[in-house]
Amino acid sequence: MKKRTTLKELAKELDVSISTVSKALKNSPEISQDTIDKVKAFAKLLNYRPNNIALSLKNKKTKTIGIIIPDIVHHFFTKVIKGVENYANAKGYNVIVGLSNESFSNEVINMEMLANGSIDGFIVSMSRETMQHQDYQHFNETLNEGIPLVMFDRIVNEIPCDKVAVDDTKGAQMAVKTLLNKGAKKIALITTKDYVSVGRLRTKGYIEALNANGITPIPELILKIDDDLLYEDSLENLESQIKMLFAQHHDVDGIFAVNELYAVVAMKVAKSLGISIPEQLQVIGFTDGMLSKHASPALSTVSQHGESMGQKAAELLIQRIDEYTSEKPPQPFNSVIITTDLILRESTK
Amino acid sequence: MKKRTTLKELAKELDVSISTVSKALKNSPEISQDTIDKVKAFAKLLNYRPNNIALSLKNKKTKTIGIIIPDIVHHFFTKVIKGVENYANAKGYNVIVGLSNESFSNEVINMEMLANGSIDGFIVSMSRETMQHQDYQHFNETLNEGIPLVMFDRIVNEIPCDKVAVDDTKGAQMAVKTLLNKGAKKIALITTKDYVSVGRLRTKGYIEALNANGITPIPELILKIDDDLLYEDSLENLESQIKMLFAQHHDVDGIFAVNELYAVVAMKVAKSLGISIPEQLQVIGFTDGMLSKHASPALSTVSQHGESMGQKAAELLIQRIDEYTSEKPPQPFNSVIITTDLILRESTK
DNA sequence: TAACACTACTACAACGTTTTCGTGTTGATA
DNA sequence: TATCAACACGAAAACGTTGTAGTAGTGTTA
Repeated sequence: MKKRTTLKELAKELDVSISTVSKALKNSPEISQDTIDKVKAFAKLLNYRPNNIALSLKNKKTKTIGIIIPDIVHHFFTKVIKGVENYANAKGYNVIVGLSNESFSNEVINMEMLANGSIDGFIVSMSRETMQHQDYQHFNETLNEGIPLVMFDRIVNEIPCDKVAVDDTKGAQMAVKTLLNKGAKKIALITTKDYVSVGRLRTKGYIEALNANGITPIPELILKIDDDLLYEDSLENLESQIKMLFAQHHDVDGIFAVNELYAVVAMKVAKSLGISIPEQLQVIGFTDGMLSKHASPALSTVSQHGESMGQKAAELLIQRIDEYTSEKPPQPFNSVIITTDLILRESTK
Repeated sequence: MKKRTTLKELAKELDVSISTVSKALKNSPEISQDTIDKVKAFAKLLNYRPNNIALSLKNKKTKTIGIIIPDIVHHFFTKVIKGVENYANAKGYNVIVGLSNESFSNEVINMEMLANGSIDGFIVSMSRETMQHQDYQHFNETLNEGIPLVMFDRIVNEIPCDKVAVDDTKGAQMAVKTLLNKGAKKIALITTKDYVSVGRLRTKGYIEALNANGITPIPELILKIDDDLLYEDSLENLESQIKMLFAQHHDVDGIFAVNELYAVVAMKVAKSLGISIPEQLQVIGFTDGMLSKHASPALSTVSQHGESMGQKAAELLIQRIDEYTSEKPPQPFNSVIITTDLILRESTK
């Protein structure tokens, strides 16, 4: 088990000073070509590579960014991470991932663990609990300590930072409008509770699209699901609510769901009730993940371009990091909207 | 934009030495209760928190582990990360994620970026290219530098390190045996090219199960898919191959696929051909992801328990890190097998 | 030959900690 | 009243770098 080679060791072996070694490796004009060659050869031989930690300490920057997300077993977040990684790596940054598991305290703990100098900046999507509590102190503290922060997807106005969001409202509008254009008369909505910002915004889009077409939204057609523990359990609850919806309103001929899982479950229930898709019922979801692509019928959905979001978030963050360290005058915060696309597949006519 | 508070600043303000501050914060008996109280109060006031980087440099450990995976937009790997995170966080470690995108050079670059002292150890699942090239030099170099390494899922004997694997062969055997028990007579296999270790092992299980039941495997029933760019394109290729299979062998009544996507696509093709599942055709996949759960019919599948794998990998790695730093006698390498479970759903009788 | 400019190096501080080894006061003991 | 613990604290080295500020030794110039 070899130890890592250091400048000191190289210096001792070559009988020169540490500074000389350091400079030689950097092709400093102060050092003779002779010594440069010798040092480099020896460094290669011993497989020398500079210690990153020492550099971080000296330069006061770690070339690492932290991304805090509510859940990693989730297609959208995974796409975002990919976008962040790609951009960050290209810029020489590493990415350290923290999972809040939708819990406020985990989010705080994770951020504190990283804010001790381990990272140069954060990219964050809030946990559900944080949205409920509306407690954003940890974000503001982080910002006060001079650590830049970029929020994405689950965003809130109270925090003065760069933001990358999806045009949730417009995306939803477009989906519902498309449903209407394709002949749907009575469109139900499956959404989340209102404290989930994206759910609220998509709900808004649904309502606006209906209003714009002279239709008054019917509260009974709006299912607000409490998605605690959604991804493992509580699907039965969702199913039974959808069943009730169909029972009470046989003439529902369109469904817009704020995520792909809700949409797929809705299709499943409909099929079990003998309702044919898209003939009798058209469905559009949100998020273009595995489920949408491979459901049968394949789901028409609103694509959020998660990878672009991640990329943009990383770009904003690194820009901000550069600004902080170069003592440039502070720029106003950006709010970037990533536009959605409607992907039509088999669940619509 | 405040700067981070350091011991030096606290010391100056309180008019004591840096050592005193450091010791006071650690409740050293050398320091009077009076000073301890004063220092702590002031530290709290200025929101002092020790600089992790400085600690890392001093302690020669970063409390960070690196996980290198081929792809993050993938349910299984995502589960593994979750398992790693959970265990690692509980032990005070952070997790830094590197994506190889199935590329050899990316894998090498990523590992080199992190091996410069940024992490205490690696958890790795090889890229497809690495498996093809069979070039494991970067792993061996890492090990030689004294950085522990745990491999999972995509494993190879040539590398002397701890390993966490799935009992691919047994899992496949069990799946095929179950298909046979449930009345299937002619079972096809959809697998990967042989250089993908897990594909090869699962294929082995398929063949063994058939042999054990006195059935001679028919090469034509084994589809070896080249999954370059699988997750975005080249699905048509897969579909057409499956179509051809059905065309040439109308009496195929069982399919075992080495991942859930292949299985779901197979079901889709079958349905389009009017083949009813599970009556005429029974299907079992591998990996219990979103697709399996929400396909229709819901897919029977072999669950790999990705989260347990991640947890175990993290456990082995941290154990090894402790061993390295405590100068204990080296323990032999572990090879842990995580047993699979067969989850029966609607795609089998 | 004294002043000067290069050349090719070395010493040292600094980044923020921890920890070992002092050291100056006390108060008690012989 | 010397001696000696005990107490409470400080100085300095170390982790591995980088960069600034020297500094020998050489050769050129006036």
